Amino acid sequence: MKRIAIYHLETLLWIARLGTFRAAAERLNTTQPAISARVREIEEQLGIALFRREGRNMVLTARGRRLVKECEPLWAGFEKALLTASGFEGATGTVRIASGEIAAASCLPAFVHAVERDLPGVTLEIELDLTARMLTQLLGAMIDMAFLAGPVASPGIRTAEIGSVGLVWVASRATARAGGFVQSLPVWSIPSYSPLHGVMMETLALHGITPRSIGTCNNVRTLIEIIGGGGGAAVLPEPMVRGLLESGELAEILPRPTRTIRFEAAIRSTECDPVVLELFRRAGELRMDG
Amino acid sequence: MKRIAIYHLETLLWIARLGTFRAAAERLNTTQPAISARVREIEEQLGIALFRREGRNMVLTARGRRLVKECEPLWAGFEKALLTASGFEGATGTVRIASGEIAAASCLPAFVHAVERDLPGVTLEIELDLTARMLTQLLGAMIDMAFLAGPVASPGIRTAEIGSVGLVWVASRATARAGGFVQSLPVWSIPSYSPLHGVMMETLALHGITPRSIGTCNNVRTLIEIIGGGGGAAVLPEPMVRGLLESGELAEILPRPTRTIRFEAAIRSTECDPVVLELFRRAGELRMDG
DNA sequence: CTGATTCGATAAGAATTACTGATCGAATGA
DNA sequence: TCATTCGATCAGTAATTCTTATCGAATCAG
Repeated sequence: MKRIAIYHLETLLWIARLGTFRAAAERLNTTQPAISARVREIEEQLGIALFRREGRNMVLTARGRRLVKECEPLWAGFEKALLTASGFEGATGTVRIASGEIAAASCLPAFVHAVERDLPGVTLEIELDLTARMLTQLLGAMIDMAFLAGPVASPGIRTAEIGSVGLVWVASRATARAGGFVQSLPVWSIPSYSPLHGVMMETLALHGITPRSIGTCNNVRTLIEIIGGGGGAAVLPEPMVRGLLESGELAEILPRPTRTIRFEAAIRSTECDPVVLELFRRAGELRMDG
Repeated sequence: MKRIAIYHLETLLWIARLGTFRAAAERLNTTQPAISARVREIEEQLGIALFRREGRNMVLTARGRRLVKECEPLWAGFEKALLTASGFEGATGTVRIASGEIAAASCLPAFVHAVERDLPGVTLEIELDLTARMLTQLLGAMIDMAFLAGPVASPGIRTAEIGSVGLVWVASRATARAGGFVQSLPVWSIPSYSPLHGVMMETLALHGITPRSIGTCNNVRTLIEIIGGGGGAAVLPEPMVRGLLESGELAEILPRPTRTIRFEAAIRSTECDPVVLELFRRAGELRMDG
C-alpha cells in the first residue's frame, strides 16, 4: 500500500482518459511495458483487478472506475500542493501545446520564453495546426493547451483572452506604387475557416472592391512571400509584416481595418493538472497587444 | 516531482506530528537515515528547504508547515480511496493499541480475531497499560487506539462505546462456605484510579459492610489468584471469573452490583489514518455485552 | 566542566525496484 | 489473408532505497 507513488495514480488517470496503455505510455513519456508494470503494481497492492480484458483493449472495472474518480482530485491536489510549495519552480513534465500560425507568430515566442525562465523543468511540445483540429485534439486529450485566433466557444473548452493584433492590407512595393486597388488585384487569404478570411471579405465589400481573384493558402508565411513577390494584396496581421513594412518591401494599400484578431489560450474545462492550469493562467496574463 | 511517493508525504506528516526524525522512523518501522533520505529527496525535488536546524532538532519552515497542512487531508483521502477500493483487504501497516487489563480480557481477543480475519495485512502492537498513561500516549501519538474501562471524556479524545460487563462479588469457595461477609473479610481491589474501585466502595456502603482491610493490586489476574487462595473478597468483572465460578473454585458472596463497567475504544479526535478509523469503527461495532 | 544522551548527517554495500528493448499471442479491420 | 494494434512477458541494466555503522553537534545532569 505504501509503495504506491503519485505517478501510479497519474498513470491510472491517463489510461482512463486515453483508453489504452500505449497512449498513456506515450503521454507519460515512457514505454508500454512500464505502464503495464505500474498497473500490475497497483493491482497487486490492492489485491483487486482494476482492468478487464475486452477484445484487444483493457477497460476499467467498476472498482477501477471508482478509484480513478476518487483519485483525480487527489492527484490534482498533490500536484498543486507540491508545486505551490516550490513556487512552480519544481514543475516538471511535458505539456503539449498546439497553436495556430498567427498566434504562433504573435505570442508564442514570449510565452515560451517566460515558461523557460520561470518553469525550467517543464518541456513544451509545440505543434502548429488548424483551429478545428486543435479543438478536437484538445478534447481528445492529445494536447493540453492551444493558442488560437478568433473567439471560440465550444462545450468542454475554457478560453482566456491573450490580446489582439491589428490587421493591415498590404501589397508589394511595386504593386502599391502602381496604385494598389485602382486596378483589379488578385487577393490572397487564409482559407475561410480563419477569422482573417471574414475580415478580408468585409473590408473588400466596405470599399466596394472586386478582386480579380481570391486565392487561399493555409500558411501565412507563404502568403507573405506570394504578396512580396507581387502576387497581389492580402490582409495580414500587422506584427507578422511589421519588419517588411519597415524595410519597405511591403506597403499598406488600404486603411487599416477596425476589426482585430483576438488571440485566446484554450484548455479543456475539465483540466486539473496544476502545471497546465498554471501555464493557462500565465498565458492569460500575457496581454499581448500588438 | 514525479518521483515523490505517498510515503514521502506520510513521512513528512509523521515528522510533523512526532517532532523528530527518529520518532517518525520508529513509527514508520524504518531507520532514521531512511527518514533523512526521504526528507532530502522531497527537498531536492521541490528545490526548497522544508526543515531548518534548531538546536539539535529539525523544525518545519513556513513552506514546510504549509505543505504538511495541505498534504494531511490529501494523504488521508488517498489512503481511504485505496482502502475502500480493496475493501480494506489491502490495508497494511502497524497499528499500536493499548488496552486496560479488564478491557483486554473482555473484548481484545474478539477484536484481534476479527482484525486478523478481515484485515490480514494489518499488524497490531498491543500493550497493556493504565488508563491515564494510555490517554497521554494517545495524545502524544505514541499509540493509535486504546481500549479502556469507564467513561472517559478528554479534549482531543474521541471514544466509542463497545459494551459493558457485569460485576460480581466473589470469594473462594472456602470463604463463601464460611459465611462470606458475616465475618469481617479483607477486600481486595484495583487501585482507586479504576472505576471498579468506586463500585467496590459503593456496594460496601450500600450493604453496610466494613471490611477488615482494603488491599489493592494493579493486576486483576493477580487479584483473582489472591481471592482464589482465600485471601478475601473482591468485586470483579463477571467474564473474567466466569470459568472459576462454573468450576466452583470461586463463589458469589453478595448480590451482583447494578453498576457495570463500560468499555470504550478511544482515538485522537484528529486521527485521519483510514486504517485506524476503520479499526475504531469496527471496535464500535463489537457490542461486547457480557 | 565532564560524561552521557539525543539529535540528524553521512558513507558503503546490499537489496530492491523500475525501466528499456525485443518479442509474443490475440483481436481487429481492410 | 495480411497488416495493425492491443497488452503480456522476459532479460538485462539502470536507478533507487534501505540498513548498518559511524560521526559531529547540542543538550542536560551531576
